Amino acid sequence: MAGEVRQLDDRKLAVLRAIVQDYVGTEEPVGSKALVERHNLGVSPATVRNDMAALEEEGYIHQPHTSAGRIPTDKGYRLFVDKLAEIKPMSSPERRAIRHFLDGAVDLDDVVTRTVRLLAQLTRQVAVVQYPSLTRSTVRHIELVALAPAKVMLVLITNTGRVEQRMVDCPGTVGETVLADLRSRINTRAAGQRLPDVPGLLEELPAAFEAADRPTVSTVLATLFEALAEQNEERIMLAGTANLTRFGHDFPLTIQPVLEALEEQVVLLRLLGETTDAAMTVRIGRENAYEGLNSTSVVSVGYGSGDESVAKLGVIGPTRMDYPGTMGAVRAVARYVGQILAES
Amino acid sequence: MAGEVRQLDDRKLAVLRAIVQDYVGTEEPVGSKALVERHNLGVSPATVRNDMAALEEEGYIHQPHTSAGRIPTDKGYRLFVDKLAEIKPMSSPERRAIRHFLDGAVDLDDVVTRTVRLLAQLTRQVAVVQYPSLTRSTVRHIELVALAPAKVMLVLITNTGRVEQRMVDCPGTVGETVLADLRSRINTRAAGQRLPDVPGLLEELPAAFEAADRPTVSTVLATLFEALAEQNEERIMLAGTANLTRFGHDFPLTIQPVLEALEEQVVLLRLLGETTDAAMTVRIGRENAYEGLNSTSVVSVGYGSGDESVAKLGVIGPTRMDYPGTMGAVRAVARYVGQILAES
DNA sequence: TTTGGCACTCGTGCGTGCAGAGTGCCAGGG
DNA sequence: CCCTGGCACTCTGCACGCACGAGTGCCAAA
Repeated sequence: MAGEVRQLDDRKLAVLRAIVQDYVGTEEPVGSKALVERHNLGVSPATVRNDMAALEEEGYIHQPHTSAGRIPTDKGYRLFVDKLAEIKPMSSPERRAIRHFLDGAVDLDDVVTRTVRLLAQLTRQVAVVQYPSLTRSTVRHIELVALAPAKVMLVLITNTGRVEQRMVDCPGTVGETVLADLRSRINTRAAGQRLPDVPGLLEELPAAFEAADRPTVSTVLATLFEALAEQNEERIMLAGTANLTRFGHDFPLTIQPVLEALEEQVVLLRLLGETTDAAMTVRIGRENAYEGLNSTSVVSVGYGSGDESVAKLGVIGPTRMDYPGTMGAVRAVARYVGQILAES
Repeated sequence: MAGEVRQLDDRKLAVLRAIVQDYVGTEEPVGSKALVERHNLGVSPATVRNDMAALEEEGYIHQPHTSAGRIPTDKGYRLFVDKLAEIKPMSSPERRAIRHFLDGAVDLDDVVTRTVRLLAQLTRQVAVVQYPSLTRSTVRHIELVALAPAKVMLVLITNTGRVEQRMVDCPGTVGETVLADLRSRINTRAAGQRLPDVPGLLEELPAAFEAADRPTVSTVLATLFEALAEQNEERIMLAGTANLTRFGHDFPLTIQPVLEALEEQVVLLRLLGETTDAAMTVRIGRENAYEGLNSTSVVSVGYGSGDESVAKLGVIGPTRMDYPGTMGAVRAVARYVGQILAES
């Protein structure tokens, strides 16, 4: 009857869970006998073997050679993460440590640096933190400064504390009054607005000026729009690469492509980009688009000041990682960073 | 007679040079026979053996085990670099490639990023580039912006294109006229001056204001001085860590401490700090203060816009590196970066 | 001072053999 | 129908021994 089938399935899942846990701990293929000894499943090794055969049939585990223990496959880890594991909450000393470590930060750079280090240390893996991205943040202030008769400096400050600066070469001399007028008009319209919305709001601004000044106004605005749009500037901070050395003993092969991937900001950005905004995302092994990261997993999540995510952070480690613990650390750090950003 | 002694010494040096060159090429201990075959020293292996024994006696080379070939010691490399090697100039296609690669840069960040990548690629090692440091650069402009009645934003722009930004909480409401006055006074005095000199020039500024405004002025100045002094902000950019995997097969042991060192900006800064300004510096093996870098060498040199060095850059690689080539690449890149900075 | 010869030392690679771990399958019991 | 104990089989890892080659140091002769 149905109850029996479920009973069976439940045990298989328990076996899979046990395999994942043991393998993550020991880094060695795990056999039936060791399994029943370490976890008290109430059955004999032989029974476990049958279950293992079934699990292997379904592609959740795999044995490196005949008559070695089993290793979880990407699919096995996936099932584990989706159904069998719960995010492990941080202990309260850990939470206190996180808070303490992040509280000393003085500016945005410092927040990001501290965060990425903390995350690397907590998870003992490679940590990645994206700077709060321009597109989701809002304008706090835009400043125009005349540096020379036809040279204006434009400074854009966002609510996340980020500062972008551009030089503008104007077509002609710029009067201080025009500049002041432009500055105040820009700020009344743009302040508090999301960056991508700003160009639309300023579109008709040149019309408010005398014909002689319009080229200048347009030039300044063009530069501003460029700065607003510049996705390039999505910076990323990295830490904990030394933790890669703990991975395996089959080293250079594993570590080299990973290091190469980590040097490519583009790859990292795309990696984090795949994170669905609010929820934690786990990409396991070959689920990662980038080839060099085929034997690693990426755990990432959005963070932000307030309830909205302005950027992402995460951890990159071997597929055989402690998923519950890593996810717990990532979630906790993301939350605290969000709080810090909201406070400042 | 003296001539004979010199003759002998010359040959020993030639042997040392040959050993270094071969070992750098093959990464394997080099024996007497292979040596006479590959370089045409006009003598027999036995003679070379005698010379090798003498070189070993003096501590320039060393054998891993009895009856293996010899490998150079740190002292041997040192002699090689000081007396036996000449910096290898870049070929003209290489020079063109460097120029082409760097010419596309749009701002300071971009220059540094491109430089570090280029250097890593040219030398196939780990490259390090320090941002032009604040202390040596001059003030281009200082801007003050009122964000709220008692909140002022201070922006410091240097001649190297760097932007520092600080929030200032003032003791009381700040009038726009006072702010404008302060702004213009600061700029007339500070513009074009070297950062460390600025505090001295602004010292007596509060006296020029009415008593009521002096606290505000002092607060703003204090923050400005802090920003000027903040050596912390000496940033460093890194690239080419993946090249570490080429080092040896004795891996994790070598690579781990190096990766750890590379994550510590402080260590890197001190490393570059040891560079004597103009001349190229080579630190070999244990000459490096930091323990984790005991089996690496650091080649570094200052670079700058104009004839003065504003920051440093360099390469970190195994002691068994191609010194002439590496030094050539480092020198060439430093020169071109200097030119780029001077142009912009 | 250089050279050729010779004995010696060691590290490396390879084949063998053995122990251990783990599996798959099968027949019996609940 | 599912679980269990037993059994034969396979494969890895490791230790051992051996021969080989590379390289040395020393010595006597040119």
